[in-house]
Order: sequence, then structure tokens, then C-alpha cells
Amino acid sequence: MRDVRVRFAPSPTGALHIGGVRTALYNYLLARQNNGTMILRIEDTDQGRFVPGAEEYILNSLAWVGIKIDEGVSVGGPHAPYRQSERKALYKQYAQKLIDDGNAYYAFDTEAELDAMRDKLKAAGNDNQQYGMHSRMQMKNSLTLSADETKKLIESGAYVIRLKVPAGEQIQVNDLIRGLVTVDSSQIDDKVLMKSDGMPTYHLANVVDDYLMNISHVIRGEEWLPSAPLHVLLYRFLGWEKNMPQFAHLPLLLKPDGNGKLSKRAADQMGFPIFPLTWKDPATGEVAKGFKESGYLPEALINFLAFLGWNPGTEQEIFSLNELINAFSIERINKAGAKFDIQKAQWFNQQYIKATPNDVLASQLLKESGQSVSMETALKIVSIMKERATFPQDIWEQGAFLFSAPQVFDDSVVSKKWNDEAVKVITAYKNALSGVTTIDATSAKSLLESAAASVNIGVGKIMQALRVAVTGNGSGPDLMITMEILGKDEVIRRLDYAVNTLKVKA
RNA sequence: GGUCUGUUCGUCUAGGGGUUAGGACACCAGAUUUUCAUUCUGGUAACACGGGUUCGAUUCCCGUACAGACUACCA
Repeated sequence: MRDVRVRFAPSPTGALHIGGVRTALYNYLLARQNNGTMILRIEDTDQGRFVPGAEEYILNSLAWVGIKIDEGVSVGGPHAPYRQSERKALYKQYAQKLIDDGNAYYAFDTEAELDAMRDKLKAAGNDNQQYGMHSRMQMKNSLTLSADETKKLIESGAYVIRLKVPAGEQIQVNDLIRGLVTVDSSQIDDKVLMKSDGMPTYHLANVVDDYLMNISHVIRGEEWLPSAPLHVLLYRFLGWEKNMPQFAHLPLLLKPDGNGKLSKRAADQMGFPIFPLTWKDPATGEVAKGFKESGYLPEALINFLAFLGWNPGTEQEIFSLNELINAFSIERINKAGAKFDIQKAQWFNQQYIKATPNDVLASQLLKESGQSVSMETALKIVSIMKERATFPQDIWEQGAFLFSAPQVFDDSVVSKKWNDEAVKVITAYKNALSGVTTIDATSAKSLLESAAASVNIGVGKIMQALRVAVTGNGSGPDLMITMEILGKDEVIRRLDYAVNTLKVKA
């Protein structure tokens, strides 16, 4: 079998969309599974859309999720350069071959003329408003102009090279996911292959580079399916059909509500990220928060993404990257688009947080929370907050009361539970605490029980009041351990403050 | 409009000519817990529609509907 060589080929026009990450992932899984090669190629043939920093962003994003590039931009390789703009000179000869063989031609139409052609065809009720076999003979090109005129126009430099699509052919694409897709050549237009700035278009560049780089599988989004027959035609005309890569067009990632391709706009509306890392648009200065900065773990994101459009056929849900590499197969990729369900992503994240060792989370807390506590305390905080966290920052944000005394108290709890009995027990408890030098969860509890017993009140009746006094909240982790972490003196201070501040409802 | 692709619980999906149509997320209920969360148990919930083929179709075929993608000198 042919060596597996796959490529991820984004264009540096902005941040990498999460759908692009999934495409890269599937390519990567196939490569790793087959001891193949993962190639990163930058498709920057549109100079007008180039965004500074985008390429670096793509590199950083792939690195963050754990996709390693074997060959390509930033690492080099036998087929360098991997940036299409740097391969510019290379494409011309192939366009020339196409022309020499009569499979392509020069065209000189202006934008206005193209618009006029489309308007005319539309007005005539023509289904097909393309620059193609039905219209090319009415246009300004080397097929309709005399050799002299053509030569003159070519010398003036303002020309484009278009593919001459043959009439009356059924063009077939064998897609690994969808099976045989057949398109009548009359539906394919005479796509521009070389632009007037001398750059190839995606269609030419992608075919030439995939051939030159000996790509075995083209795994890309479904939006490319309609132009796949055109690419097949190109392979054929260039004489490369037997080395043509296999195609797999991935189902799209859809918006969570309604329909349509997942977009940044939709993500913004629903309040979730769409880019792996935070991205600052250099043109507008607008900042879009990334999955990383939102607290998603790369392993969780990958696991979630892998399952959007693919599944192993077993009931296992949690997969490490290595497990995904082993389990992956193109045959099990779905055909239908998948709605992006951020709740499922959060569930995966929660599972991965749970599986993260406490000391890892504790050092993260020390580094990111802005709180200064000992490692020992950090570990205790992690152990009680971890299971209620979806994101790492939940540990210190939801556990803020572990670092500083509450400024406000939950009103609904206070009005319901802060009563004379509570004050009585808490006062007795406070006194009992003053009599000891230190507390842990066990002693805090027995002290509380005896304090409550001394005033003949059940502990259960005042637990909520005690919690709100200590933490300001009506809910939270185990109170006794909370008090152990806080320490005796701090607990007494907080109880004092609560007793002096909170009013018993009449 | 045209071309292409698709359609199993709200969502991600398994399955496949005869199944109680399975799992996960979400949701609801119960248990546990000092509260909330976790955990556990249980529950609600799906084969888009219409024809065929067949003893039998959710599964195969054909239509219809709906949805999406594409329809640039963008990728």
C-alpha cells in the first residue's frame, strides 16, 4: 500500500476555526495510525486576504492541541517550501502544459464584462450562469480572439488562465465517506487557474502541490465536494490520475441552534469560544477568547472534536489521543453534519479535570489564581473543589471564600436560616473554638456538636446558618474541611463578623 | 434558480429486512450528602413524509419535503 501522507492546508486569513482543528485532527489520526506523515502547508495564494500573525497562530494552536507536524512550514522537509506564495514560480509550467494540450486558455475579460455575462445569462433564464462551455465563445479569450490579438494581450500582462472543461462527460469522484459522486461536466465552469497577479488559484495550487508532495489522502471539509470533480479533471489533464490522492470530504460542523455552518457569530451569540487560542484581530483589535483561555483542556477538546462526526462503534467515550489514533477509521466517519454542542464539550472537560492529578491542579492554582497560599493548602483546596469544577478556574473562583472572608452573605439563606437558635449555637461554637489551639475537620465537627448540645439545639438546624457565616454562600463543599483549611483564627474572625453584622429577621 | 450532499431521541450517535431501536450529553425523579455539586438508581424522549420491493421495512429502491454546502481572478 501507498505510504500515508496527509496534509492540513489552511490559509492564513485569520484565526484557525475549530472546524479546521477537527480537519487537522482527522488527518493527524490517519497519519499516526499508519506511520504516515502529517504535512502542514500554508495556502496563501490570495495576497489580499493575508493576515499577519495568522500562520503563527495556526502553528501555536496545533501545538496546543497536541498535533505534531512532521513536514511543512516551521519544520521544513523534502518538499520545501511549504508556503504556496513561495512556490509561485512552480505553478506556471503546469498551467502552460494545460494550455499546450488545449485544456486551458487565456482569458482577458474585465470584472465588468464578467458581471455583464452573468446578468445576461440570468436574465435569459439560464440555470447555468457560468464562464464555461455555454458562454466561453462569447467572451474575450484566446479561443475567440485572433492569435495576434491574443499575443498582444498576453504581452500586456493582464490575463488569466482558465481550464477548458470538456463537454458531455460524467466526472466521478470516489469519496471515501460518500461513495461515488458523479457530476456532469456541463455543471463545471471554466475555473480560473492562474490569476492576473501570477498566483495560482486554490484549485491549481492544491492539485499541483498534492501531487508534488505525494499526498495519499485529501481529507478536507465538505465545502470542497462541489469542486472535487474539477480537481479530478486537473489530475487527468496533468497526467497524474493514477497517483491521485483518495478523497474524504468531512461533514460540516453546524451551529448549535437552527442550521448552517458553525460561525464565529453563532458562537459569540451562544457565548462559547470558536478558536483554540485567544485571537486578537490585527485589523479591528477585536479579541476573541479561545478554548484554552476559557479553561478547556486540550485533551478534552480533542476527545470532543473527534466524536463530532466520528465514533468508534463501541460505548467508550473517553479517548486519549493515542487511543484515538488506534481506534480511528475513515469508514466510521458520518455523512451528516454535526451540531456543535458546547454542553458535551463541557462534560468532557469535567471528566478530564477529574482525571487530572491534584498536584497538577494545585500548581496551576498557585500560578493562575493570584492567591498566595502554601502548596499544602492548595492541595486541600483542590481536593474539595475539584469534583464540582468544569474548568480549572472554577476551583479558585467558586472557592474564593477559601482565600478571603465573604463581603456579602447570601440573602435568601440569611433570611431563612439566620435566627436566634443559629446565633446561640454559633456564639457557643465560637467560644469553644477560642479554647483550642488548632482545628481539623474532625475536631471542628465534634466541637460544633458539643456546642450545639450545650444549648439544646440540633446541629442540622443551624448548619446552613454556619455555612453562610463562614463562606457567605448557601452551598459549597464540606464545611468542616472548609474550616480546617481556613484555620481556627480565621473561622472565629468570620463568625464574629457574621454575628455582629447579620440581623435576625423579626 | 442550478448542481452536489445529507435526514435515527432536544443534541452527539449505535444499529440494521423480523430488536423491548442501544449508549452518551442535556432534562426529570429518587437515593446518598450538613447544603450544593459529585456518585448511584430509575425515567421521559427518535427511525422526516409518501409510494414501491417483500410474508415483513426504520433498514433496500423511487419520489417528496426539509436542511446544508457550492455556484469569485477566496480558500
